[in-house]
Amino acid sequence: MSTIEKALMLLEHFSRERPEIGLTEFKTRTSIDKGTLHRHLTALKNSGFLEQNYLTRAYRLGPAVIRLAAVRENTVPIVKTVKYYVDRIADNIHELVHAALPQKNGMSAIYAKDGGYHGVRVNFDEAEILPFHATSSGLALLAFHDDTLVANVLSKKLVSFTDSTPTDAADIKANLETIRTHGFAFTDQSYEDEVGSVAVPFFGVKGDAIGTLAIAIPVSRINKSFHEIIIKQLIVASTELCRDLGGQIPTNVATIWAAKLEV
Amino acid sequence: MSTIEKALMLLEHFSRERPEIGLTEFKTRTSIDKGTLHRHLTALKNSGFLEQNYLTRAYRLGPAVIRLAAVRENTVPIVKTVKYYVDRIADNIHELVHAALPQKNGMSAIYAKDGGYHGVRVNFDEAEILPFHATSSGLALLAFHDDTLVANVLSKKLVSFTDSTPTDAADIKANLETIRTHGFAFTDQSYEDEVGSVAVPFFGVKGDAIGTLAIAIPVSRINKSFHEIIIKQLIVASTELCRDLGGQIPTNVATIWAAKLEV
DNA sequence: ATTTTTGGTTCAAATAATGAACCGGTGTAA
DNA sequence: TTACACCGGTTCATTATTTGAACCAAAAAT
Repeated sequence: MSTIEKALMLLEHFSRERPEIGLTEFKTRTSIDKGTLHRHLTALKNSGFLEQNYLTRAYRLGPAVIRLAAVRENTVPIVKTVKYYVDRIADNIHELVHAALPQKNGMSAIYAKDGGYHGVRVNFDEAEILPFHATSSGLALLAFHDDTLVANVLSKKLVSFTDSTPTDAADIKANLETIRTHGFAFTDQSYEDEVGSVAVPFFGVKGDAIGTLAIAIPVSRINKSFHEIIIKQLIVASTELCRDLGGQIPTNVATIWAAKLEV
Repeated sequence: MSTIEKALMLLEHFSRERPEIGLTEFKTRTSIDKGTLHRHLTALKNSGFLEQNYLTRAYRLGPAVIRLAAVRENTVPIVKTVKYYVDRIADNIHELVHAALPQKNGMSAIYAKDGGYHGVRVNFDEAEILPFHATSSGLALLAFHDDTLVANVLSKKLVSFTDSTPTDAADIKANLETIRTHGFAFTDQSYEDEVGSVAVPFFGVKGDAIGTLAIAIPVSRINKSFHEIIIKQLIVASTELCRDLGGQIPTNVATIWAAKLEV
């Protein structure tokens, strides 16, 4: 792996829960030599990707990322486009809806909206990394993305989050096959207790999954008819979203989805 | 310079005007070897910082920056905080107001609002890089930032944008001294013809300038009393902004500003 | 007062970056 | 049809950078 990639991997450690990381904490988290770490962090700092807390000397993300995100959103306005559909679904079904994009180690929510109707709400953090194997977003993406990503994810240790988290690679592979035939993914308390979720992918120009639309619901509120409604909403939204983004829905998926909507 | 910094410098070439850049175009823009370039671009792509246009093979910014910006904004909510004050000033004076943060080669606007009152509006691009030496934002930051940045900026070639762009290092140094005694910076058509601008810095915990609030106005609308009003607005907003961000206004600046407000 | 922990630095050894030449595909003009 | 130019991408010997164990100084913790 190139030095560049090694350095950029350091940025993956920052999150809402861990916004500042010191040199020694980095060392324990990565088992990279302290000297090397310091040089990499300094390089990232010089480039504006990190800055240091003046008092604690801990590192946090720097202002360069703000500009880049603005340019990116101007180039490919995914966030803005996705927002419209997430809001619409949330208004219709009054549950927590989110859209996520794949990152290296999982899905990252780029926008979320709580329907705001029910009292019990699913706790949800933007900028949190949602593991591929334990969330409907992750599974929906894996199922319709290229196989190298699947192989890559399954080759690593599959962390368990609840009693229901699937950690067997073969089980997951079989599940991905099911997801492909159904056209959507769902999970039952595999990431968080008492929370189920449903997700559909949306597609890029090559017909590859580039992101997902998903809904998280307390299991107590899930039943068959509601499930049906949710899936229809997601399918319709994803179809329109693909159109907006210039993406192409693979013909087999389009067929499956069309059948789902007719029921 | 480290390989990491060299690679990250490539990201600076992306902007609203140039959202996609091909390998050969990068070569002409940077005079880095094609082989090296390709390896760097591939590393950035593998890390999610770039992605490739499927058809043209040109590179554009990738999804990783979106997540990072979300985490950054969650850590240091500058954009959100700044928005309030920019909106307020824009509503009061009905001119184009913006806030900017320093990047490597100039200031980058993070939020802007047009007052929307007058017919003639200044053209303004978010995510554009505003050169330090030719804009009031840039000069306001230089004047209250550490001297190494000033030396760095003045050591490079000072590009001319209009007939009034200052390109002499000594002139600029003298101007920075003036800015320090006045507590604000202004320019007269030094970046764009027919446009003048006024800017004040805002400060971080160390009392160093970490960004600027600025106003751009068609020169035809500038007069002495309006100038006074603008400066007062900017000073008040910056003072409150520093409080919100936990920043510290250097005592000498605080004194100058207090005097300005009493007039 | 002493030990531990922190961020940060050094320099010879190990490794990765570099770049001139090369490859193959595409579009284009003779 | 052929020839040429231009594109993105690859190769591999040379070269320069990265690496990491040991070290340093300062700040916390004991």
